[in-house]
Amino acid sequence: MQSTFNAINQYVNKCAVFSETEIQLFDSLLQQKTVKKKTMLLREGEICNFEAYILKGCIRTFCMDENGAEVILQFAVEDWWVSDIASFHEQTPSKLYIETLENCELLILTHEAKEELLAKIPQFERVFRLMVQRNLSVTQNRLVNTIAKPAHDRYVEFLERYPSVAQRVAQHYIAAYLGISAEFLSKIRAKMATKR
Amino acid sequence: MQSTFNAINQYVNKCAVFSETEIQLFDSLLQQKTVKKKTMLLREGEICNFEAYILKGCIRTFCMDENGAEVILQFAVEDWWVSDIASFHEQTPSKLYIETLENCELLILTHEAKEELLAKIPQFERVFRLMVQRNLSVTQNRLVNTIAKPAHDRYVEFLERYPSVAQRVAQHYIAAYLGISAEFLSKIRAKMATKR
DNA sequence: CCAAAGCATTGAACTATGACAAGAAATTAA
DNA sequence: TTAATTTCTTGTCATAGTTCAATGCTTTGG
Repeated sequence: MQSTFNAINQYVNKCAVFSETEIQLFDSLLQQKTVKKKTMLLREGEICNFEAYILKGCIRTFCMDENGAEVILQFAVEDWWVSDIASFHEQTPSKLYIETLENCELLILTHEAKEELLAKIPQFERVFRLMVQRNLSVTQNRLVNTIAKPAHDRYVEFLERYPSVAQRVAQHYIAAYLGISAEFLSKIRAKMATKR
Repeated sequence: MQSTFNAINQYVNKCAVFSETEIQLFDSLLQQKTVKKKTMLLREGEICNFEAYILKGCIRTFCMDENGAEVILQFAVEDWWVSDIASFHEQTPSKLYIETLENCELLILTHEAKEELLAKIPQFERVFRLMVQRNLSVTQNRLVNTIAKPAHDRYVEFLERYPSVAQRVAQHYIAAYLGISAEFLSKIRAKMATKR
């Protein structure tokens, strides 16, 4: 019956240990939500009022520069969280867009719900700190790769690290994630295909 | 008398509210340390056992790719923290180097001290979460700039955002931070000088 | 099942940046 | 102060990646 929450409960239990009752409170603060493909959950300028845990589906977070070029910050799939943490916490206008790439099943934690949670069970701070820390590690690693490695290598690494994502999302999105043009990614792939 | 701790106490009090006693416990867990210029505080492969708050001086964090090229992740000056968070928390071998660029006065928080602190005063979780969050915002922003903006623009933005750092550290370090060669930075500067 | 829209591929011309080499300037140490 | 070392500059040539335009391929929705 509680199958909806199984995954997320396991997720938080990996970060810290919580009692049955604490987990129940946590679950009660989440709202389940079904969202259609290609829906914008957040646009630049809006204030982000959610952290979303993905039960099913795929989401991208991106931002747009002056010229309208999109840079993808994250692909999120099952068992990941998406949000604009800066906007969410400071309750300031976001610089990001968050868009579903597939039909999604989400568990939503609003700002108020999170505050209630942390007030009642301060140990949950740890769960969220770990989330942010992991995110930082990944982002730092990506920054270094972007600076130090050629596009070909970054693409190969992406394929190894996120094989499932690579098959679910369109190539031009992957290009926008790697920081190269869609055309150039296509050429990289062509070369890889002939070489072996 | 407690002037050494003034700055850092203000720092944490901006993140959350703490009582006099709590702050005293916090201070008692810090160790002051004086370090010479050009000292490696951490090398790749070592386990990072500290988070250091800078009272005085300047430090760089960097990593090295296969070819020996250095990518600078952070310049830290007064009122900043440095550490390899991943290595520190998981107690795993670091991928980073941390090196003083000037003679430094530091306040060191060891792993054990931090655990004691968090066990006794869980609200401190918040302080560290905020630190990590800020770091994430800055890193995301840098990633996007690196991908979407030409070197010239990144350099100008760096000068605006960190004017003091720009004057304290050698140019080839700034180049390694921006992700360009030292020679190319020099050419950018030459062009900027003639244009106005 | 077809039309329309979106997506991927390819080639040609262009551009930002890198690599190397050599010399000038600045800092450091003795 | 001088020598030694490190840092910065400038030029030439090489290259990874971009932009644009044309073409064919999928996917989607009616």
